[in-house]
Amino acid sequence: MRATVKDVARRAGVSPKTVSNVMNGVIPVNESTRLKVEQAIHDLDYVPNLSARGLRNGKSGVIALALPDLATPYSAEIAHNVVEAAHEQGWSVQIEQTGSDPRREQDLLSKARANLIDGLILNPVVLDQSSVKVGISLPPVVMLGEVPQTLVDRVWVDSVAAARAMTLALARPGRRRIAVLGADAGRGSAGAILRTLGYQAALDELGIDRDDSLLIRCEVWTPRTGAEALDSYLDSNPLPEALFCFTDSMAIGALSVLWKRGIKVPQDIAVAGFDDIADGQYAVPSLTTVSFDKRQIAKEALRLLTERMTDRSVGQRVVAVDFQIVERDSSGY
Amino acid sequence: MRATVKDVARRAGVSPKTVSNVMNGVIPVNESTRLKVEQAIHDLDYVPNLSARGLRNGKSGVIALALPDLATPYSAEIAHNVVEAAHEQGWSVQIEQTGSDPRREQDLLSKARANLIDGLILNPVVLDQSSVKVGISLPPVVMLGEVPQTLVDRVWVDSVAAARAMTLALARPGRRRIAVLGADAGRGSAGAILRTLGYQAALDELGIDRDDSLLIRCEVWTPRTGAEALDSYLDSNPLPEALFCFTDSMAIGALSVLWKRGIKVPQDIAVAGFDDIADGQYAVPSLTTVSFDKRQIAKEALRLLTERMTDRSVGQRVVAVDFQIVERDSSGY
DNA sequence: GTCCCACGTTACATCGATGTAATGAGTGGC
DNA sequence: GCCACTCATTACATCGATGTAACGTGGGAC
Repeated sequence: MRATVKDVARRAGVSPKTVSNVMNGVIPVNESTRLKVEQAIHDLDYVPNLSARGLRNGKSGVIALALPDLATPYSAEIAHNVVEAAHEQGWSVQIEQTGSDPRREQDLLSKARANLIDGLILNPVVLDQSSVKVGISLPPVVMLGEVPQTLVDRVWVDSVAAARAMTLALARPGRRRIAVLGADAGRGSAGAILRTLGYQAALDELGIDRDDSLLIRCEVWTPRTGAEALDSYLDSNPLPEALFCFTDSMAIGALSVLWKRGIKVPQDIAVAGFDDIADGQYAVPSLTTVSFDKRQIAKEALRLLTERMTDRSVGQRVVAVDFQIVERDSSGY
Repeated sequence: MRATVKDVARRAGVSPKTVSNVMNGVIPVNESTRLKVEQAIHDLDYVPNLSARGLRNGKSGVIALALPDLATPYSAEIAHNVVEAAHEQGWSVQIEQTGSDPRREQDLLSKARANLIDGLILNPVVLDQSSVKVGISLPPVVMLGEVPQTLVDRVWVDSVAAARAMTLALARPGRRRIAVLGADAGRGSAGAILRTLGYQAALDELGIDRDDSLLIRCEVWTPRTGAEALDSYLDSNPLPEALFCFTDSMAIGALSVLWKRGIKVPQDIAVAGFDDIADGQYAVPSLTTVSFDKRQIAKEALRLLTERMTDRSVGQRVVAVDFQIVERDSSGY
């Protein structure tokens, strides 16, 4: 049977509350009694029951991280950094996959309300803001990414600026026919729309006419879907001079297709991605990409969460994380 | 303020326990009172407090999944499948990263004992079996992978057989100088040792002399470390005919190095991996690998965990998951 | 020597849900 | 019409940790 505060108290010859005081350290305890208690804790191999503590304190020490799909490198890297950063602050992280199933988000929110979760970091896919009504009884929520939300705290990378910068970089050696892979196919994905805006802004600056036939639409951003979209595009369209993929994952799929078709990267076409996932560095050829500090994203998200826990009344806060263009072989001259 | 059973009970004109009975459904409740209670629950937007329930029941509905590093594709895919499978059974998953820090495993175990966790799925790296003493007061534990453990339930892929099969496949077209990447560098990694055993068994069957200079040692199994190990190996050794990487991650690093050196895969050297991570399919060239069903691993692990929760007395159980050799372009003729 | 105060410690109530044992209402048998 | 008996429902105690307020004990001031 597990030891409880009572057992420890009995063994140390004090009251349960004193044991609690020793553990939490806010209420001063005499040195000699503290030692007795610590000895007893050690002897009995006592570990406090977190459910009981959670019930009493109204805090569980657990936050939830909701991602579309853990198996994708981007989500995985975010998860890695959030778990890491959370651990440093003494939080545990519960992971949920929302996938494309809206019921998942519901489950999540009710669990959040059920007090097992002190806060929620949410990386929505196509968040029709409907699903998350930041109600009164919800714990603090921080969103990651580009979300058309004016209520919840948010950490993001300025996609418009990043896409613009990448497009300019791809155009620098005189390339003019720059295609994008991952354009919105009607679902209204915020990410797709913003990146396209940045791309078009760059074209405008460069005096290049927009050409909608260079927008390769692709709903889901995975290597497979990216590869398929590019493959069928190339069946009926001439080869562009450059290809700006809206994620590294799609870029990896694209590289695979190009290689299979015998098209040389970067000689025949320059390729770039977005996200700077670890594998991009080891792609063949190594992938030019938009990079940003995922650890910083994680830290900022946690900071916002923590702050919101102590003060729920402040207005929406939005943190933008810097990006930079990393040029590797796939866009070389 | 959050509604509690009491509030619901008051509003429905019944006792708290009846509300509880309605929710849990084990004790029969009259249809008419059930309706009243359900109405009240809905009206008050009541959500049960999981901490309280956890305290009372001694179960939290949360299991922990401990992985070395979430950012690696292999871990990420395992995590994806475990979270998915757990969700189907109504569990939530708390993720912990053990990294190489043994204190992490300690933290983990004490949290497990602290009752916030009903069970633990552990994917150890170099588990010196010391750290996990499956003590009396620990919740059920299931280990993933090749672990020299005779106490804990385990789900694994037969690495020896898989490595043997892959080596045979690489040798089929008459290749004899087959190198491995990821051999143990002295840390005693169980995975490295077992895969090497399988490789050597195949060589023996084929009548190929073992050649230790074909064992490329590499402690950490990432693209970077794999690439570095191979790169420096090639500086001072002739090119083998085939390269069997002990993980797909290392293989991706290896492909990158080979490409940079202008060595053609598979014409100059065949390359194979292990794990069948999603990106391997889109590697350039696509990666031959040892594949196994990660969803099955997740399901088996959960099954063992669940069974062990109801009956803690059965002996160690070990579940082997089938593998198969998937030949793609990187080992083509 | 009396009074007061500060400090450490204690008893008790509390967080919310649920198992236990007792209560009450209703049914059927004789 | 009485008893036995089922079935739904209730009051109460309980899980373990901790906040609250009361309590005792010591030292210092007068």
